Amino acid sequence: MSGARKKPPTLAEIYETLLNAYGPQGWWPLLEHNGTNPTKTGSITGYHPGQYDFPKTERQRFEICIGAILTQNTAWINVERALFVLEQMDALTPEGLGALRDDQVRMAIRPAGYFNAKTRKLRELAAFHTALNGRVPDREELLAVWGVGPETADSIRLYAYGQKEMVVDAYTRRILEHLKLVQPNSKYDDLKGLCINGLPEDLIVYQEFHALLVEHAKRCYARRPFQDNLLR
DNA sequence: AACCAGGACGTGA
DNA sequence: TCACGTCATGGT
Repeated sequence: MSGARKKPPTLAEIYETLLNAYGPQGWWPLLEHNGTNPTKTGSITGYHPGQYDFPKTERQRFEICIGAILTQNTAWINVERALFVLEQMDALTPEGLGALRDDQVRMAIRPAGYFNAKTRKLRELAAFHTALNGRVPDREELLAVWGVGPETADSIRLYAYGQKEMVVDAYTRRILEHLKLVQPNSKYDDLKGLCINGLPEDLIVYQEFHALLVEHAKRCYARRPFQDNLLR
């Protein structure tokens, strides 16, 4: 029937549908699984689908933390470029990063935009990471770091430290609003709570759910008017 | 050629 | 609390 509109799917149904459509994503993307200087948009070469034992090293853990900062309001392809340069400069560790001058960091992360602010954010993050001394940070202390907001804190917790922390981002909001599962202007914690309540409390589910929403949004929510033939 | 991209912070009501 | 301006490069 034309014009007929199904009831909005539940979060569990969204997860099932997206997983079935796109398969496991394998986040967080890592340079190790990328290899070359990234030039193409939509590159998913950094993913490691089906493998959930990442990060395998402290270096990878810190790379994820840096990526979480650099990707703030920024396309991932440009973050990859910045990460690639940092790697070439051996700056994907707190020590390596600390050995660079501000102007060197600015140049390295230039493709990721906001290079002045993000240089400071990386400094703050590196200091925090070092002070942690291997301990898993809780959410509150991450939020206390300058430059780390709710999404960045949750991303670091979920993907760098393997904690069951639900991540909400602009894509999550856009999709859930479009499906009328939340009102416009909902707060971060409201969206987060909705996702938590609608999904099994499972690390892999949390990691895949967010990654799947990003993949789906890149395909169907890139430009308005949004046309989501998969979920509605 | 606007518009958008896996936000967060500072400011003034 | 909250709306708004700011930060900046690169793709479409």
